[in-house]
Amino acid sequence: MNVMNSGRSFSKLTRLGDLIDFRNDIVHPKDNPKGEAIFVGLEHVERNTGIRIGAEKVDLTELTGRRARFFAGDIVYGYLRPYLNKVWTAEFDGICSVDQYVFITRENVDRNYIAHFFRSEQFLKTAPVDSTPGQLPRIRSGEIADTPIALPPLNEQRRIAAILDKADALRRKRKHALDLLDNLIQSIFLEMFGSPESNPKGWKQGRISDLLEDTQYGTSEKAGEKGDYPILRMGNLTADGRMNFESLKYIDLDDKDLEKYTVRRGDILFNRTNSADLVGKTAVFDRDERFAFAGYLVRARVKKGVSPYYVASYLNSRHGKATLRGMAKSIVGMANINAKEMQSIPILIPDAKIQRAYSDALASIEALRAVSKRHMRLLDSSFSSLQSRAFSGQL
DNA sequence: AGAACGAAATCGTCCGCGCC
DNA sequence: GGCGCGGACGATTTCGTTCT
Repeated sequence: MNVMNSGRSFSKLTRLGDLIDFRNDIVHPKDNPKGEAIFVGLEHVERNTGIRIGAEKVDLTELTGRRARFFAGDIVYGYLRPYLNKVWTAEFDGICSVDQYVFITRENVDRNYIAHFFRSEQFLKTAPVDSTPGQLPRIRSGEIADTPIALPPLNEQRRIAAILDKADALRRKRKHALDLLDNLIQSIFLEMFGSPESNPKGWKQGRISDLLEDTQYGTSEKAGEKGDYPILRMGNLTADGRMNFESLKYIDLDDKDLEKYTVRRGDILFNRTNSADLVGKTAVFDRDERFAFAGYLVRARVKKGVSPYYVASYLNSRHGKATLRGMAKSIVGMANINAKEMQSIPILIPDAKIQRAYSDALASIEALRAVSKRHMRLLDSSFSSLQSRAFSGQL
């Protein structure tokens, strides 16, 4: 049977269950396991990329619940909420949650090929997800085993997996480059202004209020899917001090409220209510379109000659974050910093000239970053097109 | 209008129960 | 009696409403 009618086609479709085995090696607390193990749970695997973002050393004698054992080279697949796409190839031996299946590939089956298949849209589309009440969708082992998969000869599998690996590696490299640019920005800040604690350059000391002309809370109107203006909410401020414009909602505004509840280029946005870690996220709005902003954000406009980027970078710096954390008032699991408190934060006031130089430096790095970002998006889209061709015999 | 607070949504761990 | 299934529960994050 041919899978595709164009390009190279595979000779047959197989059951996924014929290519892999479930390891099913459970650690039971009641068996009194001894020693230590590395735990890699769902929380330690990044969604979509499958990159391991952590691990935990655990004492097996203190284990209270069941765990699954995995060994280096196994495919560890999070079958709870499969749309999160958490597929990790183990780099070492350890244990994971029982909401992860551990797979071993059989003879003549390339494990990278299988791992890529688990990650592919084809798999997510074909494997039926059971809808247990309570928002806990899972793909069951039987469904996984019955999923059809095209299986070319081993060398073909390797070739396809290698192409996908290469494309994936490019994405990671690009991501790394982006991280380096972020570090660069922080170094430039320190280089130009010196550490805020020791003030080696002897700048004038002041408070944030000295630099601001005006602060304003956003609208508390409820936002919806439709409306005249897109509205910026907490999620549109990233933890590293940027804006993103994803998952926007919309709102209608009276003309008289336009000035009050919308931002313009160069405004600072400050997140006054969030969890203790995220409260105080700050970013500069740098577009020309009109956006409204929500009530848990504070809009701050700087005085003439002040760089909003300097202020935002200061609040986002390690020192700034520590200050914010110290002053946040925590209630019911969330922290607050109101506009007055934010303005009372001490800050150094460097010359306008050097603030401008900082803005300029930042702008040129951001330009580089934008190029990198665009490149990243291209890589992403070519990766997913490669992926879909890979499993339909077109690679 | 601004601040406080409650609720909802999301994610993931852990555990008990009943079935094969 | 082990394991799959289903869900209780806690932590985190976001959003909406109520109070002052």
